[in-house]
Amino acid sequence: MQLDSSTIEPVHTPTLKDVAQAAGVHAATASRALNPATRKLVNAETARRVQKAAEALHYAPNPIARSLKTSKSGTVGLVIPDLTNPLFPPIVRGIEDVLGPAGYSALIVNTDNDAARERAQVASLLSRQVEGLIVATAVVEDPLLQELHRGGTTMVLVNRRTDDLDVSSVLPDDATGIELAVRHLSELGHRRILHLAGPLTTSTGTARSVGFHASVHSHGLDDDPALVVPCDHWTEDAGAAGLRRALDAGTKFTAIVAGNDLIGLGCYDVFAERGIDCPRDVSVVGFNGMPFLDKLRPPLTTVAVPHQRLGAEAARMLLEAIAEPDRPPRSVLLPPSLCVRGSTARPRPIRTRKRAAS
Amino acid sequence: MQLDSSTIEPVHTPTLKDVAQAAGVHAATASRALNPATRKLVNAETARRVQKAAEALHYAPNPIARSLKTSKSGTVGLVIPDLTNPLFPPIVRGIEDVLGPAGYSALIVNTDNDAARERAQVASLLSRQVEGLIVATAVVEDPLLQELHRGGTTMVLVNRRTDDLDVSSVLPDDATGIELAVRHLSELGHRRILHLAGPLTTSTGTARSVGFHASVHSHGLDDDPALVVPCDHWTEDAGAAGLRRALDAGTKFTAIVAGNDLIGLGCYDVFAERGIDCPRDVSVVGFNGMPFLDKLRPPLTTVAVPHQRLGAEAARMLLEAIAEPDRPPRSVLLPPSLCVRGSTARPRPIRTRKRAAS
DNA sequence: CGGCCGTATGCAATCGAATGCATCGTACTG
DNA sequence: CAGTACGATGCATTCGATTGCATACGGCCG
Repeated sequence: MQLDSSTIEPVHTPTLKDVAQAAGVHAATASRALNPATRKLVNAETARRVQKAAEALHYAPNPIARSLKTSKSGTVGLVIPDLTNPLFPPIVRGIEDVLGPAGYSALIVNTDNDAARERAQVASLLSRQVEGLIVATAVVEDPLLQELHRGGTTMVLVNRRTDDLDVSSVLPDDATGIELAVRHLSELGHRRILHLAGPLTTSTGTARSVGFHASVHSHGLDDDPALVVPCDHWTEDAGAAGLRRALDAGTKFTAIVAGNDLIGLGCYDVFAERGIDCPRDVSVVGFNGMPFLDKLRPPLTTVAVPHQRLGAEAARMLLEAIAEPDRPPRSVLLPPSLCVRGSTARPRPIRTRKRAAS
Repeated sequence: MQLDSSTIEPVHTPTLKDVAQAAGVHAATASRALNPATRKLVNAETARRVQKAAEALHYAPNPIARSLKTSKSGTVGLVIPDLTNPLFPPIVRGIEDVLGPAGYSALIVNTDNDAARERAQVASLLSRQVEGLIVATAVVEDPLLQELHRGGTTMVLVNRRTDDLDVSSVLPDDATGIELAVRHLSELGHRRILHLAGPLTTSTGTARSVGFHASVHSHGLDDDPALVVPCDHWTEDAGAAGLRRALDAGTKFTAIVAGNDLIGLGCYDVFAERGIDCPRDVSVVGFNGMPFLDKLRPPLTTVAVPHQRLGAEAARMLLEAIAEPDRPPRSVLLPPSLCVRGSTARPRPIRTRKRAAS
């Protein structure tokens, strides 16, 4: 328990020069000895000595100095709409799990779906010398991404893509996911299914919409234009508003395929409002598989997307693109899976009468 | 629509020297002109000229070069257990909302509650020259934090604190929150309340536990040691396990105060398992106010904590500490509020018989 | 009219690591 | 044995911005 008597001096972090001095060599030699890529340039014995010295001094290279010289910052930018949307944390986790071991870190910005804010945030990332961007905010028509691409920014789109831009992307297989949902409902006996589509300004919105049409067709279900209602945002409120619109217009249906889970949750609010019993009166399927859906009233059937893998894959692709800038862009679709819970059931037989009446 | 005929050269990002040249001054002068703190050293007219030039060239200072010289990285580290825990995204949002406008960015790491991983992650943050740390993983006995503190690392604890360490912190007022919960249940008529405490290795776990005792006392409720069951983790599984233990031990109670929402959710699983009707048989109160609790079956009554404000406040304090390292540490408690929903109700009259019988 | 002062600016070193080039010594080859 | 080639290491510059110090110039006072 005796006090440490070492002098209290500011713990001068050791620099490469200190290591070199300790090992009795020049800083340049130390640098080469420590860098696996250049290690073969120095005598094995010397290299060992330098490494020993580095270890003894607890030397850690200053990434800032290194960045300045190599113009590689070891950071990538992560552009998401809003971290508090439960969709994104798993994606971020997946990204960080890949980036970390590779020696990279992620700088995260939230755009709040505001184009101006997004522009400013991206500018700030770029000024911080990120080596690439992972973008989760792409919209179908995205001038910002076009500019960045022209400017040569390395990037990968995740979760959503943009039209007319030859950039790598990692997306859920929306068409397959919707097909899973529609088939499930069709097998339960539903024939009139309402699709509360996400914003058609996003690729996921359109892809799921298109997938919905295709599936409705292939299963021979009622194909009524009134059965597709686009929502303005991927939110509960927008979902609720969309459903109210459909109900108020008198559209008849026995099941809902929601553009995503939040839109599906919005339906729950309307059910409560209007005394609709789910799944007795109406079935609902969500999309994404966000957490705690199994605790809902009723537990929400959903199309589960492997978000963490989405993020991990995007990070891997970005690292590839950084390492080999000339590699052609690549797009991968990750398969979703249907997760059946309590919000879907057979339609009430009564409904068949209504169809005759309409 | 004519093509831009400018030569296609790699967009050489303009440097300070370029700006200086354009303005006909030396780089040093340009630097001073652009920096508000040193601007008064240069002729107003010259300064204007430099600023014009900078703007014309779209000059943006290279933060890496600046960091190297000033040894300020403009980044802070954010140490959290797991971003996919819904508790943390709002905190992170709050932090970033404060950091961004101040010109700082956050580097986020996930520790998965693994001490070794945490150590490695923190080391990586430090090697990246973060100027400070916001730590959400503190435990009561935390050697890592003690080391860091001794080493002079600037930091702020958020959500949890650690014992015997004079470091700033921003916490929810756990005692008040628990008091809100207990009072609510007491007013409904509950007399035997089970507390499923979080891990007592965390300050929140103990603070809520202590608060629980105090409140039970002050309301004159049954104070049975069997009515406090600590859970190993802040998770659904641990909560479920804790409740099963209490049930299996034959402990009688009509209400549960869960250490947090996830522990509360774990109770729902056990209710389903054992055919317990909430709130008819047992009431539950959660803690934190995570999203979508209102969609549960039944909607979970909870003590809502202003997490985004927690994060924002922590970020503000960290920036202060960075700016004035000698400022004494400060701790703030943010008041939670009770959010009453469907998981709490009057106890069944039958219960009163049981009390007589016990 | 000379010295001094303050203002405005330039010069050069610095932060720490990476790297092209020069240098030195040794060993091998013809 | 001379010449060369190569392995190992040192030297010096570079990345871009910041900053202490030196310098130049103009005006003012004694």
